[in-house]
Amino acid sequence: MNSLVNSMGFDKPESKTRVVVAMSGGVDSSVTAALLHEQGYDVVGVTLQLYDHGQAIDRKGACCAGQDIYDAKRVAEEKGFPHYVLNYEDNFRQSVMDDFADSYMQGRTPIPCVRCNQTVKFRDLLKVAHDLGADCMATGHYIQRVINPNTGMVELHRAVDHSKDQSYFLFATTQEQLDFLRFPLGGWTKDITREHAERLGLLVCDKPDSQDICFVPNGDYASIVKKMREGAENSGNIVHLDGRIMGEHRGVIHYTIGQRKGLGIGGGNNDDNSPFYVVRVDPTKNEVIIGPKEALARDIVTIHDCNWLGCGNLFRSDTPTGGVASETSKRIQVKLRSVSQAAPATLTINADGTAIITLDTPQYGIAPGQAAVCYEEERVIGGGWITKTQNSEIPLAA
RNA sequence: UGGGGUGUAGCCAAGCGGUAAGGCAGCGGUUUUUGGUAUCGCCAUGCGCAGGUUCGAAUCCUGCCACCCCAG
Repeated sequence: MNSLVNSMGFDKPESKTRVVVAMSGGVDSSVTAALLHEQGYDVVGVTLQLYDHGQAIDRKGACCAGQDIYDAKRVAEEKGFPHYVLNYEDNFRQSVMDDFADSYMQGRTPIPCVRCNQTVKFRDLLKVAHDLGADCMATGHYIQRVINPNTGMVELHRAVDHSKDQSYFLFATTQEQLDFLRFPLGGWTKDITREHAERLGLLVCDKPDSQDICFVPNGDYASIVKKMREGAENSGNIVHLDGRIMGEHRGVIHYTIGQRKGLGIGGGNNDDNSPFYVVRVDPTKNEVIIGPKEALARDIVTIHDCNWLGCGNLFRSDTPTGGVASETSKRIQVKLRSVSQAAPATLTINADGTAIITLDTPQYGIAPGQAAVCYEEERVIGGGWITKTQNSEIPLAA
């Protein structure tokens, strides 16, 4: 190890190392920026204005609008490093909000946070960082960038604090982006971050953790989709798998696979009064299909738009002559939702860029539009967007 | 109109003389940088209505009402 290499991995003094920090106005990114500045780096804070000021001004725990932009700016001013606010409203609307609305209209369940990381933050903001002459860009994400001592390759690993780990939201980070990114908080717990926020005297140290979708007030995502898309609340039938019409829904955007609450269907509709769950959403027929919990069990998941971190070649044993990638399988752990244990599975990457994940044991409520993120122990090896789920026991079921 | 059956929360439903189970739905909290799941809590001074018997009635008796089924 070269003793001259600084904590960002550069063979030069901190003061000569320019780090652009993506600042949301929250505790984590504020600590990241202030800490790097304290360590002597040439810190430049950048905050993106992502959506309308007015509607978000009183929201606590949001990011990137109104008060949060002001908070980020004040942290930078107090610490004495430059800070820029970039208006990305159009960009954000195109890359994140449109996809969000379209997904719900098509009966899928989007993850805007991943889209945002994938586009606005790690594609567009990263370019800005390059343009500003930065050596790297740092964020306040709880995730680790690890250099493999054997291969020398940069890897993405889960945060030390699994309860705060954000790897699920960052699976689409490319190898190229990862080379340029830094995540100083990945080895910490939230408590440590807050201690540093207090020690550094940051005014944001008591801000609550963000939750919910940042551009959706009060958790009412449907109201946003309704504003953005005609016919979002066209009512239709709630239909049981056996064909019975069980009720009326308020627009398919209100429902997601695996959902139990909000169906409004009372007792007496089956033998044991067990609850109903959304099994499928059919936007063309404008129907929400429901059934018992068992009908949700799925163990085969198809994903597309995959991103594989540095180990795509591990699966591709290209034939010496044809050069066509053949299918090979690999044991992995997979997360099909942000809050859940990674489950054992087998991953098969296809030549066409899709992949199949076969779970050892079925899971309930896997929804198209969500992400499947694959791990090898602590390492994030990538993932993709869920397009289709099946049950190997019932091959013909949708 | 005869004969039979049933009336307990928004829905399904237990209870069979001792002071109203459970489930579904709903509402609220927890969890959570997506949605959902999960989990915890709340949810009938009252059992179709009116009398009666009893120390005590959703439970027994009487009358009335409503709905369902079978006859016509």
